[in-house]
Amino acid sequence: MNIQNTIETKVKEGFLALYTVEIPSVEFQATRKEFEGDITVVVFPMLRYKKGNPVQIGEDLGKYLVAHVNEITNYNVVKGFLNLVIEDSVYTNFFNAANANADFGFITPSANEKAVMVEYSSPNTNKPLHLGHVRNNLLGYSVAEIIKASGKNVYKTQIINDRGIHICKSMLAWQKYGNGETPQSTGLKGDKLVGNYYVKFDQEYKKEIAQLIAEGKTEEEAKKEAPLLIAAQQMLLKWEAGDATIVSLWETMNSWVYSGFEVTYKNMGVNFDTLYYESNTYLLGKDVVAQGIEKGVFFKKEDGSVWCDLTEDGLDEKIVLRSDGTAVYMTQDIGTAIQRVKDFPDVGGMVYTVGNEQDYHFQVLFLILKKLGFDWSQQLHHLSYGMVDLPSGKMKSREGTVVDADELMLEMTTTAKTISEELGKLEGYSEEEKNELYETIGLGALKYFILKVDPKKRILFDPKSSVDFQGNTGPFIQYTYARIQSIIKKATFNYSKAVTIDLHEKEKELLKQLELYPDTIQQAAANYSPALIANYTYDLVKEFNSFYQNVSILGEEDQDKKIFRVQLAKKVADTIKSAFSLLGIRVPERM
RNA sequence: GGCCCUGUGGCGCAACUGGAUAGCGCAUCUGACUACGAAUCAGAAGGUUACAGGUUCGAAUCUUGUCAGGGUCACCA
Repeated sequence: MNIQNTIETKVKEGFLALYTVEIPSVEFQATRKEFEGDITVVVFPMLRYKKGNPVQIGEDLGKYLVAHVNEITNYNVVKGFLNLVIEDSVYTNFFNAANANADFGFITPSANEKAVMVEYSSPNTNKPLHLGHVRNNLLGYSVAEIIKASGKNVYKTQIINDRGIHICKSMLAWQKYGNGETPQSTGLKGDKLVGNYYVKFDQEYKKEIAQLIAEGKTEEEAKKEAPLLIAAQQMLLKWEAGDATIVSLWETMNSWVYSGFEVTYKNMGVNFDTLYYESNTYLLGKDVVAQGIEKGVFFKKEDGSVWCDLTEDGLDEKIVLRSDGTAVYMTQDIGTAIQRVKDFPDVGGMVYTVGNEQDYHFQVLFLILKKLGFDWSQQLHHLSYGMVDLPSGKMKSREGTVVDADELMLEMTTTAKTISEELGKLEGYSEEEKNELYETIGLGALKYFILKVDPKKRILFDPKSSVDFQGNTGPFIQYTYARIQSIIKKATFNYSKAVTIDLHEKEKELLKQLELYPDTIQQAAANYSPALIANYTYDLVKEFNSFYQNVSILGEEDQDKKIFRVQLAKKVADTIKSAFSLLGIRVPERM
């Protein structure tokens, strides 16, 4: 039983004893640093149950608690805040328990716990990944790891958008202008090569439009009638009909893209447990729609199209099947969700990592699934995140105004290298070790930069003013980790025994921060927010650095204190490593 | 226009979900390496939380309205 629960029970008990009034709950907060004390009971909410002067009530409760709870050694009241001083042993006991637990903060899922499927990335296979995908991937991966740590089984997945008119555009352009180029013949990454043809299509298409307009067509007519577009549409029809040469071309070009993506994912450090391809799922959902009509969830219009009436829920009518009987995006998403639960029967909920421009889509999707009566529909969450904008505005693949994911990661690594070489602390490291380190630091900076921001907020990314390596950054936290490793290497005596000591003020503060870790993971999981983990880690590191500056570890003469401090430093390092693993950030032994 | 998201020192972010005098980092100014690693630490300066009402012991947080920025309202995905 932790101290807060003990106090809660005793406060209720004391309240009853003092005023013969029951209170349902007690509100706590950490005592602010300018006051004496460790835990604060907020008196104000109690006034609802017992009118009176909050300061007086605080005094009464304070006396009662000191008398009835051994661990409370003193108290003071400021306005309506009752500050309680907690005995050191409470904190050293906590530490000894936490220190014995290698998975401190993590909860292992129980066998019958429902799993969560986290979808992220889900790129189109006609162009390379860019900065927007980077935010998506980092968020999705991290949230998956956090949910896992919070005590649930997780499947990471993505739905690969491998078919459709945009894919045909790249294919067509390659056919017409490619001269048989391959990744091997050009030395280009496959996704880059295919992306070039997507751009090429757009350029040629625009020329055709201009030509048609010069011949007297309106812009709208020209856009619809351009031969290239018509050819692409025909190609899509052939693909759907299973035309052998088209399908073969499609397979070839997609395989180029996949091998390119694989490299990018590997560098980014993300992974997936299972994959879904749109070419396999785009026909799903049609039979569900038929069943939905019978259930009265959907209705058919005169032209044969099928709709869902959501006006009673404050939304519009939404189409779920075209008049020609073909599926739309929504149909497919309904079918895919159902398919996933069939494939993985232990899945009890899903998280969709998709940009906020699709907020409405997911609102509708979840509502339809609810109307169809799936119990897991209550456990669906759209992890919606803000766009990443450049100073020049939105990124547009076709116009080449994107920040490429591979290039960005490379730049970050190069910057890390430059800084490291200036500082020159890596004597004895091999080239290979150095390069790995630069990557750890560079990507750490990038990932932390993106993940520390609340997902809902948009990010303005200026490639010119590079990502920081000082202050509230990934490298700052990595540096603290490396520094602790250096201490541990020098601590050549046996420091394994559990000790109980009188705590230095800085030690106590650090222990309080450490104690917050398990709850922070739960909060981050409940809120789908890696930012909470990032901010927690930063606070922990700041607290440690302050401790480090004020208290000598290896120079301490009292043997038990010295042991405790080494253990404490090591536990902080382990927690940094653990928290950063939830963000997908590695941690260096030296830097 | 309807609906949704965002607005916090010059810039980038926090605020334990309604609690104390709104914290932190960049940038600016002062100090600290013959010290366990200065990618660090200690300090100064910088705010009417976009604006105006409301709810209550108490509001950056909830509510109404206004303003600004973004998104979305396809038989596209």
